[in-house]
Amino acid sequence: MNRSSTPPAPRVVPLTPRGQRTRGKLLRAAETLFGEKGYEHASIADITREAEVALGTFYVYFPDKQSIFVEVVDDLGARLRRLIAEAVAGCEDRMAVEREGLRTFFQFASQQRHLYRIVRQAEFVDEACYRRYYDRFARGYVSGLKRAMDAGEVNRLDPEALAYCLMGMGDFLGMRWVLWESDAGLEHVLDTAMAFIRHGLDARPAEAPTGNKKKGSRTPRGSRSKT
Amino acid sequence: MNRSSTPPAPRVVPLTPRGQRTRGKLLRAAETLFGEKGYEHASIADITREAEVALGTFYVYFPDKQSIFVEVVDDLGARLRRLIAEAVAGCEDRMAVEREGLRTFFQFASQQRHLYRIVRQAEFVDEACYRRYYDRFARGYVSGLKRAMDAGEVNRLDPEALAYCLMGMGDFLGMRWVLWESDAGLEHVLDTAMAFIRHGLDARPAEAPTGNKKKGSRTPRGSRSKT
Amino acid sequence: MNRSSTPPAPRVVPLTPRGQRTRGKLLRAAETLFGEKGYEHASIADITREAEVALGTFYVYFPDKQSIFVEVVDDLGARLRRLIAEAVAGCEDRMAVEREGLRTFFQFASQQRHLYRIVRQAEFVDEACYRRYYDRFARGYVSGLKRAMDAGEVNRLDPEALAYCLMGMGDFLGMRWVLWESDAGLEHVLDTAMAFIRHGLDARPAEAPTGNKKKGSRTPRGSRSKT
Amino acid sequence: MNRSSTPPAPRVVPLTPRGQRTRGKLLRAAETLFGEKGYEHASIADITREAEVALGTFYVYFPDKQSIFVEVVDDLGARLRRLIAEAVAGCEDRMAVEREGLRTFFQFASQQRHLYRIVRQAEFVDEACYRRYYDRFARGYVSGLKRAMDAGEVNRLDPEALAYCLMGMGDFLGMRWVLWESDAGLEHVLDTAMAFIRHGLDARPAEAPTGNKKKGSRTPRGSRSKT
DNA sequence: AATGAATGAGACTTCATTCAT
DNA sequence: CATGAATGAAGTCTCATTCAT
Repeated sequence: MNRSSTPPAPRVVPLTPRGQRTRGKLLRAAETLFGEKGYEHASIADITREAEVALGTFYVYFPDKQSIFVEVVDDLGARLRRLIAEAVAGCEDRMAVEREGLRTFFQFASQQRHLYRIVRQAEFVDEACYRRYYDRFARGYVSGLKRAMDAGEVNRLDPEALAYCLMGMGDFLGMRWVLWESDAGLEHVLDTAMAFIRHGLDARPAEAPTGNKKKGSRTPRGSRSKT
Repeated sequence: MNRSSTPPAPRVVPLTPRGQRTRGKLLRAAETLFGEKGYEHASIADITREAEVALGTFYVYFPDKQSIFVEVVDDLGARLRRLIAEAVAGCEDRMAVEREGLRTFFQFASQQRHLYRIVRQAEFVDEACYRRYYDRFARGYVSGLKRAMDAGEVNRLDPEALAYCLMGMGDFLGMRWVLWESDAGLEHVLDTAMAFIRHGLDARPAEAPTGNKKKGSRTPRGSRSKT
Repeated sequence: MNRSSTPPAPRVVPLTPRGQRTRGKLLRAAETLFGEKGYEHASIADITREAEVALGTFYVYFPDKQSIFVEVVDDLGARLRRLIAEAVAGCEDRMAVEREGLRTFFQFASQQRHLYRIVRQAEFVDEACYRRYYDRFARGYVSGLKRAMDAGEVNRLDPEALAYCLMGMGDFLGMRWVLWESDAGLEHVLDTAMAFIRHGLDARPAEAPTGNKKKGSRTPRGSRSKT
Repeated sequence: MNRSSTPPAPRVVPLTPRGQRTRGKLLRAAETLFGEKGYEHASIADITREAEVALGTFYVYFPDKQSIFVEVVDDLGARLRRLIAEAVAGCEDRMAVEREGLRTFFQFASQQRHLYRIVRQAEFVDEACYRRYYDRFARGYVSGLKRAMDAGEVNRLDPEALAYCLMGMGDFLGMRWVLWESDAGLEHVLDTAMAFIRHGLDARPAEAPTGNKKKGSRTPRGSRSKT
């Protein structure tokens, strides 16, 4: 189980337009079914039935079940990243980027409610594909954060760690308020998240419990170097 | 065909000490195997082999595979929560609680490397159990955060949203630096996380790009009310 | 499957009254469960659960599942035969015996709705027991019919063949109007059956279609139109 | 766990001639094995072995064991009804129909010695199928009897009740003299049955116990003595 | 390019029976 | 007498994959 390898996949690129169409139908059907029933419980027969092609046709386009799954996950990630990139294109500062990114992610998850089920399954089907999914998002965060740090716009901290912090937040908030609670109170949660991203818990240093709550006393900006 | 009356109803609590021991062996074996191979690929036969009992013995104690899985997940969550509770018992302020909590979680995940695989599978095996797992952690966060807010120790924001932010961060950092990278650079990541939790990205308001980086200008403490 | 032997069964006769009670509970539970779920689907565990004794206790009183089943069937037959014998004891002629016998059988089948299920299963569990069940009834019919024939009360025909005719009729009528239709219209069916038993279809000989009804003496055609 | 959509839906009607052949082989094998070992003891593996196909092939054509059983029973009933219909086609009167029908049934039961085992099992496998089996025969009886009654050929009684009387007789006689005793004395039994059908027990009314047992009154006793 | 019949390993689950206590 | 834990063979059903057409 769980072959962690993923060699670039000798994708059978069909030549005829008819083949292209069939292949596309299979991919769409697979996405639907992996989302509905999970990888293990979605059978090839389910997929071909949904795609309205014969069982054997599957193996004309994909060498095995794992391959189509990996392609579905990769596609899903690519689509989401493209959407986010477009959404944040016009943002003026990092906070706006964060907010738009989050909002776009929530929207996507809300429309493609199977997103979570599919991505999470990847961990058990093809670990490389799973890591790749998050790595690619992280890369986007890292470059964006670095730019913002260089611009003195945000605190200078390890950008990759921050990337995983931000992804984790988004992931869990989406799980809780999009997937589980179907968007109720989502805007308020977004505000909370933005406040948190902007200032964290804004806690006073524990080592100075003298009560002097004056803002001035707060950790001086410069101290954050370290990274 | 005619199935009207009582379901088999396996012994949930064994009556004899011998039974208790066997049941425990099965639970431990199941945890190991669900962690190693995942729910779908760990067979009952695998579990009984690992537990060194006969195949049929499984069904003396559990009605089916799902049941033992749910019990494993609930146990795992309970153990982790107890560990964390003990670890943060002596902490003086919220930041210390966060740091100790995170550290304890990373430690646990590092020792029980199957933690992630098991909990993530829960989503596909028994969704209620999966939600329960996070809900219980969230509840702990919420009560702790409320207390800290009341003490004026941290920013007042929606505590449940914060709970999911903090859990998501911990979860993703652990996945990246404990699970994937085996603890390398973990301390540094912990520091970053703590800095983020304390001050977020510490971003200047976008609407005041005047460049005056003096601390004083930062969002005044009181403003955070909102929630 | 279906061992057709049935050596007199070395019935374990328990000595203590307590044992008697336990054995009786098991027999009653077995009858209930064989009736409800059928022989194959009623497990020993079901039976002991119903009897409120431990699983192992079963094997104190019965060597195996088949044995208790055979005893249940034999008991059931004996009870029914005793009831019928009592019911027809006061009957003055054979027709009255037939009517009372049928009525008693229908009553019993209506109260012990599992009767059919149990007896029919016997064919597949222990054929000897199955045949014995009908043979014993047949013996009663045969001796009664012979007596009636000797008394010139009924037509002289092969009594064993008649016995199976009469049993078959009773069995099928009971199946149709007691088991399937729960006693609705049962009295009317009983009347029809009695008319059939008394005169059959009352058909004219085919070989004399000349219309000359000289036997005319016989029960006039129109007279019994009840239906 | 997540089982929401389409059930597998096996090919009920195979699309290719090859499939037709395989399906037929399975049906024939199933009939043989259900007859030999009974429903519960005939395994799918037994059936596919007999049919000389792989185990999995079974599930290409039937969703489960019960389905093929029901089809076997329905087929068996249809074949028998067709045979009887053909056999009685040329009969001139109702008595001839009864005799030919019985004879044909005995012949069929003698050749297909598994008939009883299969039909009786149906009660436990699929009750609807069991009832259907007898209902369809009953329907034939009913329409035939009605016609004969209208023609003044036989006594007018409730035809459905008569149908079950006649079926029960045939069934039990066949069980006793075809199944258990393998046709010995069958002709004689047929004669007895016909005499019974024609005149029943030919009993004098009980309400006329005047003691005058002289034949003189009703149908002359001696006339039909054959036994 | 497309089809669908065929395969068989392997999964989960049941249950009559044994046995130590 | 009574208990209940333990056993393992056997059964039903699933499904990824192959292959002849």
